[in-house]
Amino acid sequence: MGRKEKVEKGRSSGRPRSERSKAAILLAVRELLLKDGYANLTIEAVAQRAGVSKATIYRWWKTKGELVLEAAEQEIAIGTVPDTGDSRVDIDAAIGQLIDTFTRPLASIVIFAAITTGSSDPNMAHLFRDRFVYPWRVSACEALERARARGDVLADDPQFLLDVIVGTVFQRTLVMKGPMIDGLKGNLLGVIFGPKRST
Amino acid sequence: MGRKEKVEKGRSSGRPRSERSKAAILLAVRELLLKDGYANLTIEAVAQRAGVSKATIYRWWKTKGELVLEAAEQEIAIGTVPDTGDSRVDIDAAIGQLIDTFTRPLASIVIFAAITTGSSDPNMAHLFRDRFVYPWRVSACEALERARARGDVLADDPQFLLDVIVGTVFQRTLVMKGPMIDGLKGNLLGVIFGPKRST
Amino acid sequence: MGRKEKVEKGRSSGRPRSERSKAAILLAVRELLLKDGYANLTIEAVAQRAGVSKATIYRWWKTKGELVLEAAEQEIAIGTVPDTGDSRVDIDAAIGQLIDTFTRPLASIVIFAAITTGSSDPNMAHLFRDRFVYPWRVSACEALERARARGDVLADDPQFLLDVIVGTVFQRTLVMKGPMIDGLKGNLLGVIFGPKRST
Amino acid sequence: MGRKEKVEKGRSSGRPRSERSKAAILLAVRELLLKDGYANLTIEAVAQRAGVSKATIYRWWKTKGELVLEAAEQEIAIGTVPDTGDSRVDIDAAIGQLIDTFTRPLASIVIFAAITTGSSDPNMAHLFRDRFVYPWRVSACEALERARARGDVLADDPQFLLDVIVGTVFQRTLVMKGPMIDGLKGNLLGVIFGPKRST
DNA sequence: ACTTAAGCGAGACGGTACGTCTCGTCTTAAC
DNA sequence: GTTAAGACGAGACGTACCGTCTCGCTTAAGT
Repeated sequence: MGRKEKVEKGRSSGRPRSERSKAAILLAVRELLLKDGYANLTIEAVAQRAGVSKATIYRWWKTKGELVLEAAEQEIAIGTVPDTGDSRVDIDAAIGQLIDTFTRPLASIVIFAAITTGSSDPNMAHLFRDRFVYPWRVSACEALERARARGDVLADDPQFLLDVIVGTVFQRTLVMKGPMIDGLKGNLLGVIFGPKRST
Repeated sequence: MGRKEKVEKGRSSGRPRSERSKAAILLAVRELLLKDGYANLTIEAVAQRAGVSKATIYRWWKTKGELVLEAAEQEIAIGTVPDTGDSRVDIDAAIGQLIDTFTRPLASIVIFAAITTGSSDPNMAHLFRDRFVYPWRVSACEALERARARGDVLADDPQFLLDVIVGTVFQRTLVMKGPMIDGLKGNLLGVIFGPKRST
Repeated sequence: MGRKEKVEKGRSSGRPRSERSKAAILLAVRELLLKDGYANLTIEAVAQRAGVSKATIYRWWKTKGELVLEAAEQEIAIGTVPDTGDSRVDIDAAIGQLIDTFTRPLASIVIFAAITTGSSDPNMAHLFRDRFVYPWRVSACEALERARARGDVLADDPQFLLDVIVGTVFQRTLVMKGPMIDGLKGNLLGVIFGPKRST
Repeated sequence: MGRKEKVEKGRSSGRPRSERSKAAILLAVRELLLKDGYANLTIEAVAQRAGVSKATIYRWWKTKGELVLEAAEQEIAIGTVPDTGDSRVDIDAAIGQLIDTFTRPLASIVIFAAITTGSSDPNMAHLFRDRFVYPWRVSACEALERARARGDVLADDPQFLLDVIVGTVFQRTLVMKGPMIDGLKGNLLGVIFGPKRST
């Protein structure tokens, strides 16, 4: 009696992937990242905390990098730079997005890891670049290009300006970890557009 | 006359440290760093390649970080920023030193490691900061302060400008690894001093 | 109805222990014991010869002593003393078991180790006593008690006679290693029962 | 003519061996043996406790065994069996010497080690046999031979009886460590000479 | 008194094995 | 046919002693 209706998905028969496990794994990753940082995160610990076997993790994620990126996906999301017609407003928004993202606790850990494991884990670096960096970078580059076309910026090379922005924010927020991020956006705008003039 | 001049060092007698071993170890570290990178460097491999026992390494260096920093000491050395009286010349030199150091193969590996293991190996980070970063940073800061006093720079905060310089160079040379470092110094100078004026 | 009968063991599912590894380890132990003796037996060598990781050995055996005792279990097995009704036959059998076991190549090595590591590895000594010594000793003691009750033996204390038997056999076979074991049993019987009388 | 005969040894002049060091080393060995046992005795610890360098130890003693035997020399000394004309008195003395020596704290440790390291440190075993075992054994053997000649003993083979005595005492005092050594001598005499008869 | 040569402490050295750890894969039975 | 459990081979970790080797100082016998 009461035969269960059975599989509704197109996937072949078999037991379907457990959404419970997936959620538990990604949650465990987030918790452990915040607790111990990326370098001290072990698959073993994730499995244990999620009540899951290591094999299950390895089946769905090839590397620690992939796993971490997926776990922090929403925290890292940065969006794209708007096109308001006002260069300063656009770039202001871009820098704001950057600072905002870089200072979220979880995101900062993951972004730092993604940037700095470039040599040892190229896979993670690529994934990070393709999914998070390039989209924003492209739109930021366009914004800078528009600004250049209007003659608003002091330097001609948008890629260079992008590196100035990203590099400076990275340095301030993730390397030096100074708390003085207050003036950062203003200072950066000043360096890019020249000193603010009253309109 | 017969005055015996005694040992001045605090260390007692004992067999003196083998310079051969020390040199072999540091050389092995350098070779392995260039071959496999910092993350894949193991003490075991260093010992084997240097023809040395692990205990000898652990006797003289407490952590992998210390060992690596000493092995790359000369490659990392960056000196201090000159004081020529011309702000642009001073900062030009500072940026040159930075780019020069960051693009040496061995130095780039070690510096990258020193910066990025900050969270997992605080010891190495501190050592790196104290021995290599701060001295240069202090003199660079003075140079920027002198420039500010002369009204040469567009921003008032030397610490901010320092982060712009270091962050941008770091981003370009170690993160993006683009080969387009040609205009980097000029662009940075432009961003700091404003567009170059013909005199 | 339809009661599912669950697993009765406390251990949960998981991958079962590899019998291949277990057999290879115990074999390697036996070979190395015969080749190098107990003192020169290293876990490292066992692992290598068995094609097994050290962790696998440590997972199942806490000490070298446990491992060796299990590897030689069958060689050491000595059984119990029979009860034929004839004291002399019983004790003859007991001494025969002892000599037989003490002169097997592998058993002699392991027994010697078990006895002599008593101070440095109490664990092994206890294990050895509980699993091999006491059962035999109890039955031998009963045999001697029966003999005493019949007035067949010259001394009243079975424990003392047991030590005479074991001590003498140990001394002859393992300490002096003399080949003159021929008369040993007869001599011991003579000492215990008095000179043989022709019936 | 006036040549001073002096040095009889082949060794040339030089600084003579330090008696202070020698005494300190042997004392340290004794203390550490009592504290940690033979197996846990390390040359390193002896050197440290004696305030002596390891090289000094290795210069005068080739193996741990030699060192330990010399350190315990006086404790181990057992003398020889007397010849009183009364077999029972002689053997009684012999057994008494044995039990007495085997139950001294330091001697028991060293003798146990000497007997049981036979396989792994043949050097120590030989030394022990030559210096301590054989002399006593020879005189005990003679005593048993005299007893046999007088028809006092139940077994003909003195070597066998020796193994009975030594084996039983070893078993009782060092292996079983039972405190019931009281009747040991009497029991042994009973087994060798037959039940005591009132004369 | 001076020379000389071995003894000495200190302790660094190349080795070997220890017992622990984490990795990523593999193997079952359960569902 | 995915899951949890967990055993597995691999191999680095940092530690402990081994027995040998430099050092530079000390110490007495022989000049």
